[in-house]
Amino acid sequence: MINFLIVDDHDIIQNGLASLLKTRPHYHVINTFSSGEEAYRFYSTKKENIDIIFMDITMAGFGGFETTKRILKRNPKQKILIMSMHDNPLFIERAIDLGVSGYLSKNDITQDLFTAIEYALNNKIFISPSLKKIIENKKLNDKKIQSLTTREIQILKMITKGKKLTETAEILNLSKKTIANNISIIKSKLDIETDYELFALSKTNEITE
Amino acid sequence: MINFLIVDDHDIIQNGLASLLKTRPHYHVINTFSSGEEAYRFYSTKKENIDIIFMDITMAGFGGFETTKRILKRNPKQKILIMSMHDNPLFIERAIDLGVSGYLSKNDITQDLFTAIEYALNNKIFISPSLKKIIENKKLNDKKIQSLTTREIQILKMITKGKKLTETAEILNLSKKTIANNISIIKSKLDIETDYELFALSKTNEITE
DNA sequence: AATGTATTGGGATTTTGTCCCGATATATGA
DNA sequence: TCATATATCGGGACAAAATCCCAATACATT
Repeated sequence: MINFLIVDDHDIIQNGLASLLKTRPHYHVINTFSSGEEAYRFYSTKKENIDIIFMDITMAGFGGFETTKRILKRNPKQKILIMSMHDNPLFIERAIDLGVSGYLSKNDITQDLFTAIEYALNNKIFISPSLKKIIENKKLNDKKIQSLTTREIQILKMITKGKKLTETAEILNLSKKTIANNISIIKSKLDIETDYELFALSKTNEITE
Repeated sequence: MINFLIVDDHDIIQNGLASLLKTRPHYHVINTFSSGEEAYRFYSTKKENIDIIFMDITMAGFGGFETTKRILKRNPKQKILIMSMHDNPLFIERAIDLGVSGYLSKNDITQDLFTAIEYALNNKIFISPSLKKIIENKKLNDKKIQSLTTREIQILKMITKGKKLTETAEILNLSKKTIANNISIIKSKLDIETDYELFALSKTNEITE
């Protein structure tokens, strides 16, 4: 018998996931919650063994990350599978860092669900294949971004926020020349030619703050 | 008694939506399908009255648009509610053009579901509030874009695809000067100052082709 | 024939971008 | 402590791109 909790504030996902799981006779959904608070409260006083927790990220109150963090602090071996609408690499990486057992895109949860559960039960981490590509690409860019100095990153942020070169120079109290030179270097470090590529990269890697 | 069909290739959504609907006693889910083909085949030979069809957009085979088109061709009065992960204004507008009764973002389907059904039954069109804003903004930009001449649009497309000014001039066999002047005019027509804004606008309005 | 709009670019000037180089400052390791 | 590495800041010299104003041509509409 494998026991599940579901934490997701979308009824549709709650119900849908529950009925998917119920198709397997030895799977048992102990409880469903639509907020992290409820889920954590239940978890803290639970009597039963819980094998896997399905967790959404974007919920009101303390969201999926905070809830995950608290649960894992209490029990580092707890298997938690993240489900998210947002195929945002930052979310995925953060979740992995926290120590979750998998990250499922809601887009293809159906295909991945049972595999992810198997992985989790065997102490492996499962990530939806579609998300893996996204992460790989982001990692490549991250490496490039890491070769930027702090000044360069600061300038990159201003530019990709929409600030003009001259404006940026004024704000940072630097010469236009310096800004121009920096931008050139940034582009070459990022293997980028045009402004549009720069904007695109800043989107996916969220250079904004 | 209100009768529903569900067409969505995600089991989770299928199951979840079905159980949400079942919370209302006079609602009845006649059938669920995971492809447009199946759904259309069933619809063509149906005996019962079907009040509302829930339709996903991105499905293998002929997707939600094609299926919707065929069903509405057969019965223009059929109420169809689109559910989509993609809050893409183009999708929404296309769906409305086809004559659907509503467009629900899967993100907030729970809050909107029953309202949307009421609207549909009263021959009104419901669109998730979060999506409405997106559409409004896009319409504004569309108006501005419509003020561009064919040449201007052509140049805009090249630039937002990442082409450099000089490159564009060569491809179109025009002087750099002409391209530069055109870009300036494009920006002023679009009320845009920076490249960054131009980039952002071209994303949301999908100036690419 | 006249008016409107689209298209194309020159002139003049300003802003950005590129590449190379030199001056400081601040580590960091030998 | 001295040497070397890296970061930061900008000038020089051009090249590319953008801005604003204006003029010639073409074509369609009234």
